[in-house]
Amino acid sequence: MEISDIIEALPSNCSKVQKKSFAKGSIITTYIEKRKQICILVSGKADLIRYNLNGSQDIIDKFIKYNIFGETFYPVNSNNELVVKATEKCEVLFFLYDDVVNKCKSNCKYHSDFSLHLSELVMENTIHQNTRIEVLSKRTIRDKLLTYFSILSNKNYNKIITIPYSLTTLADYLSVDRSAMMRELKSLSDEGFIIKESKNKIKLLY
Amino acid sequence: MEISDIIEALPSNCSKVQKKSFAKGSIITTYIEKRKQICILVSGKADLIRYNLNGSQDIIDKFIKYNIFGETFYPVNSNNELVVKATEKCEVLFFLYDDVVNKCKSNCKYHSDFSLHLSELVMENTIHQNTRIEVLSKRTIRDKLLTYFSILSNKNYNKIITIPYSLTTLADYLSVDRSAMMRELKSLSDEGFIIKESKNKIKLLY
DNA sequence: ATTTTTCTGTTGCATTTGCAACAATTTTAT
DNA sequence: ATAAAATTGTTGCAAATGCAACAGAAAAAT
Repeated sequence: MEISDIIEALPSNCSKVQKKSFAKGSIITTYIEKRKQICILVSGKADLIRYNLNGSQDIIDKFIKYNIFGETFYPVNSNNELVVKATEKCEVLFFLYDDVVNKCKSNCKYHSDFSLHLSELVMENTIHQNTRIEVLSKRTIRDKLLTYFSILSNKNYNKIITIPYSLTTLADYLSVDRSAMMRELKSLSDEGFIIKESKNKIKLLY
Repeated sequence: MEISDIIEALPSNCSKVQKKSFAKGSIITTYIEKRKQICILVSGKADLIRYNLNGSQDIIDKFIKYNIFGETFYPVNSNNELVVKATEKCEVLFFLYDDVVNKCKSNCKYHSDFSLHLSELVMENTIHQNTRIEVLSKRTIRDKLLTYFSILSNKNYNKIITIPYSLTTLADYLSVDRSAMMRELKSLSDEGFIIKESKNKIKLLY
């Protein structure tokens, strides 16, 4: 049984799990300390946004199909509010960690498959996070770019990579100033490390 | 049943899980693509080290009691070798993801408890990673320090925090130059944001 | 008890980065 | 079809950062 089958099999199978739809721009959930909510994006795209006390906001994560999110995965932090916002039309599964892992155990047929696949989703999420950490832990913009490009290239066994974001969003993902990143991208091109094939297609020469 | 109970209950309960001991300085495991090994540190401390092709090495993660690691959680990356090295005497549980999640299901009593708690460990690991991402995604050393300190402070409900590393290691964790970090620590102190109570005890005034 | 190693603290200097600002292009909405 | 919004591309300049190097303190090993 595939993850997609489990997820597409509607929560009608399990009373503890709810499915809801969201229009673009609407708030999917707010992270509330200790509630231990878990959400799975069934379709669409969403951003995890941090609203700081001074009014500024950062996009700290981006979610796509079958990504998992919720306060269960986040450190305690009363200094700022974490909110997930639909960047396009979304469908989302909601449940509480404790309901799925402890209680529903015997009653619900759907359940045991579900919790198995839950750990699979969480592990995939972990890989995604480790990728980000690997990139962010590089000290220069150049190294961040090269590391990110290498990971994309290795994943697809292809020296020509397609950046899945806009360059503006990529700068956010790498946590660097966009103009500084553009400058570095130009240097990499000038020095013969990469060739820009189109707006977000790049050929690696290293 | 607590995680610690499950882990301390030796793998004698489950033929798929092995427990081994390691002396300080020895190699616990090397990340091998597609094997999907999972390791749990039962006691001791260990570092995840990346050996780059040019010969340099980075400490990219630090593991303590009940931390979970292994290639299962890492992105494909043929450009460098990932190795886990004991920084002190260690005991480690080893198993393969597929053995635990798919196969051993019916035969082994120990197993169902174990896989439940596995997801708990993975989730704790996720929180740990998100903490690191939150810190690394800050653009200045000052913001990295303040964010890291806030998270420590919130976790312990205390304005006086104890950095669990040496300052050298903290600089690694934050992925910044150590001397630049020291300089910033001094500025924070001079400007009245923090008071250094002792070598790694800091009182937050913000 | 003494040596060796690791860690802390500091500084000058070159380089990198972020910031601000703007025009040109592309995409999206009406 | 046109207006509005978002993205790309670029630059000067100030500020932050990394690098190198060194001395003193503390911790670990012998």
